[in-house]
Amino acid sequence: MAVRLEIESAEARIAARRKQVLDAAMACFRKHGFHGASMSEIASEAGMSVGHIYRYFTNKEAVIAGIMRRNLDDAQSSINQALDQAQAEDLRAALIDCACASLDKIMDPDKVALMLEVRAESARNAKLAAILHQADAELRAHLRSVIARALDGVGDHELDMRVEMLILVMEGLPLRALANPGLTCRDIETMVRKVLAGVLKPAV
Amino acid sequence: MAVRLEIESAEARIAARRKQVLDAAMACFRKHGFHGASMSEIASEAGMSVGHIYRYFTNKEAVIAGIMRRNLDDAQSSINQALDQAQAEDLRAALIDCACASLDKIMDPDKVALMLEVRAESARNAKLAAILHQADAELRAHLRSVIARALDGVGDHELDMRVEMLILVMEGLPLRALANPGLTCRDIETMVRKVLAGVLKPAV
Amino acid sequence: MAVRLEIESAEARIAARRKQVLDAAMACFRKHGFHGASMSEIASEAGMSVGHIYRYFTNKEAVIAGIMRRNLDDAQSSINQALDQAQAEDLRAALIDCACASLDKIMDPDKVALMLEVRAESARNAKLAAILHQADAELRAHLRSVIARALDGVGDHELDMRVEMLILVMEGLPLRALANPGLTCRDIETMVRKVLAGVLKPAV
Amino acid sequence: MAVRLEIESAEARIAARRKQVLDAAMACFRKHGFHGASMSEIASEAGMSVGHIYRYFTNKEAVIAGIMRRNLDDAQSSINQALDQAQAEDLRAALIDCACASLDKIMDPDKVALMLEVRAESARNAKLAAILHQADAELRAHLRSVIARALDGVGDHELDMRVEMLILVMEGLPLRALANPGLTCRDIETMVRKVLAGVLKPAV
DNA sequence: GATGAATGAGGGTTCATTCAT
DNA sequence: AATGAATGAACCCTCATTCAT
Repeated sequence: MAVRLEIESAEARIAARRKQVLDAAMACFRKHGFHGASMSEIASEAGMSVGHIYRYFTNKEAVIAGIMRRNLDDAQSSINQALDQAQAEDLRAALIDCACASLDKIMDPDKVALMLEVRAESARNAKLAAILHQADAELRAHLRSVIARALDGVGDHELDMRVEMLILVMEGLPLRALANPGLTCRDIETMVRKVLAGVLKPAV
Repeated sequence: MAVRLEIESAEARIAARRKQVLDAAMACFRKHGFHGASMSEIASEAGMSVGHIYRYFTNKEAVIAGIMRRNLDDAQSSINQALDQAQAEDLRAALIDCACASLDKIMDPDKVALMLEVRAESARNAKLAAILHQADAELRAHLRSVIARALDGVGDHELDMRVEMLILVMEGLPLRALANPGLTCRDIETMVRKVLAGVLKPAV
Repeated sequence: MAVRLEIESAEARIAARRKQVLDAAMACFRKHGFHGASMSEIASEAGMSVGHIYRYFTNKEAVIAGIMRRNLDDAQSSINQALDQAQAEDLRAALIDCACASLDKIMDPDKVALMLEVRAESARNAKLAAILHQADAELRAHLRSVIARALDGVGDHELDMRVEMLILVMEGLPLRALANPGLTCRDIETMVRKVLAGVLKPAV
Repeated sequence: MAVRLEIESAEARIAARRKQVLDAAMACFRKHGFHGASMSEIASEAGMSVGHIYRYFTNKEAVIAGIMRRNLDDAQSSINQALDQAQAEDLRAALIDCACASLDKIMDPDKVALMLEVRAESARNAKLAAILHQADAELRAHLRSVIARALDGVGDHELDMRVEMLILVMEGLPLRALANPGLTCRDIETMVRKVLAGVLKPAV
């Protein structure tokens, strides 16, 4: 039992250290991008020595991968959380409200920068692409299961398409906000509401 | 006249050299990103010496900016071209067809990678952001003028929103294709047709 | 106490490294000048890697500044030392003797080369000029306080002028030795003695 | 005869071109030093192409050497000119006045920078040192012949020493002005007058 | 005579990574 | 476990020099 506890605490310590590094890396990557942030910058932000990071991550690339996974997981879990709160009665309206409520989080410029970094990197790095694919698949699956309840009688493939459209809009918005600084929050919310109304429209 | 010709050919040579560099840079940036690609890599891809690039571009940043502008201009002009071909009669259907026709171009993985790079970099570099903003504004203006014909009686602001939605979808698609490799071309076209039908729906 | 010792030894190590770099830089600068000497040359002379120098100096300019300050400090302290040894009785003769005794040091071709480098660089670099100005001010102040004792009743401004004259001669000599290789040590000493006799002549 | 003229005009053209380059180089060297000024900068200042400079100077070093020689010659000739104007009656006073009159020229910061550059470079480069030595020898010879008239009955060696002292002061002054920005023009002139009075004092 | 396009070695500097402590 | 000194390859960029025109 003692051994078990030690092992557990050792694992917990490792996990804590990894989290410490990832937190610091996220902050640095947001500020300067994957390539702009240096390992020593991350180390100093994490309050540990440069060399020590290499105990927990083989590479800078591994740190990036770690960030990517966590970033995607965070997005997913925050979506999940929001979705699960949506009450059954008038599920459609609840889903739209929850999408709008999460807009602030989604459009946070820091997060957008990191999201783009992640995508750009994935377009070039197969390992990172795999992570992205998996996280995206999980997100789609969950979204699908939630939406399915609101879209009784909609076919499987059609359901997939609706999910795609929903994600497309939520992911495309930050791109638009970046390219068109004149876009106001009100405009964005209006757009979201309109599109989602279409996406969540029951089968005819 | 001889002088005139010489000047013209000199300018043409400069333009040719710049294009030579930009072509090489584009290839390198696609493969390794803005920061991953080195000037010497670009030089060797362009078939010229490192130092010589600096005759035509003050900076690596200037090369990036050049790529960005050209990339955005290309996108814009290919859109413009497609739009202008859309015939007046049943303009809506023509616009949708033309959007679908340009899907191949838009989804080209190389272009997507570069587009993401552009966006990611713009999120951190004000100079590049300015280029993006201007190109986007021009695109919106043109799109607006074309769509306006198909949407008689739609208010100004509503028109802006429709344009935004249209671009959002066309820009969001590559993101989705990157994240969800299971998405088929047919699916994508179906989605585009459905959303654009909504976006181009006449005012009630 | 252990901590204290560690800190002390850490600081000592840093100081030792800085000295190591400065020694190497001095040798290189003497041979090739501030601009002719490369960081990698300095690194290899110092027996360390290029990158490591940057742990102790932010810049090549910082290395130059370090050399400058040390060079000026050395000159000053060796002057101070000599001056302070001059006994009170017949202070004038003692001062002149001490000036002559330091001639060897002053005329060392290596030091002359470095001194000229320092001056030439200061003529164009405000930061380095500031270092030069401060070191020179300190030197003048000290010289003044010493000479004052030998020149009772000489007015303040006149005292300043005498100090200026004294330094002018001591600094001008190496220039002359450089331009006129026929100048012998004896000649130089004769000149120094004659001029200083004039400079240290009591007020009438 | 025609051939002779052509040759002469060819030589004149070459000389003119060389002067054109040297003028430009002087301006650039003053501004940025020998190493800071680039050949293309010099070329553009000279209003000719980079490659063309190499028709008249084998090297950048050759340009530097050319500048050095001309710089020294200029100094010398301006001194000579001033000296020769000094009238016979009360030659001493005339010499002192003429030294003071040339102070402005001597202390011109641009010239000082170049002079120091020349000296620093000479301390490292034997070829340049040789130029310096010869120019200095000529200067001393001329100065000697002029001063000799004012110092009847002064021994040969003593005459040399006086010349040395005179040059030392005139060359040391700019160094002092550089190191001590508080030094006023009046102070400098006072110093010059006092020292030269001593240097030109007749033999006892 | 004159140009300036072209080269490529070398400049200062940064940074991921290692390893002795 | 933890440090941070140390490395050196690679970065972006400059510039003396050459040569086809």
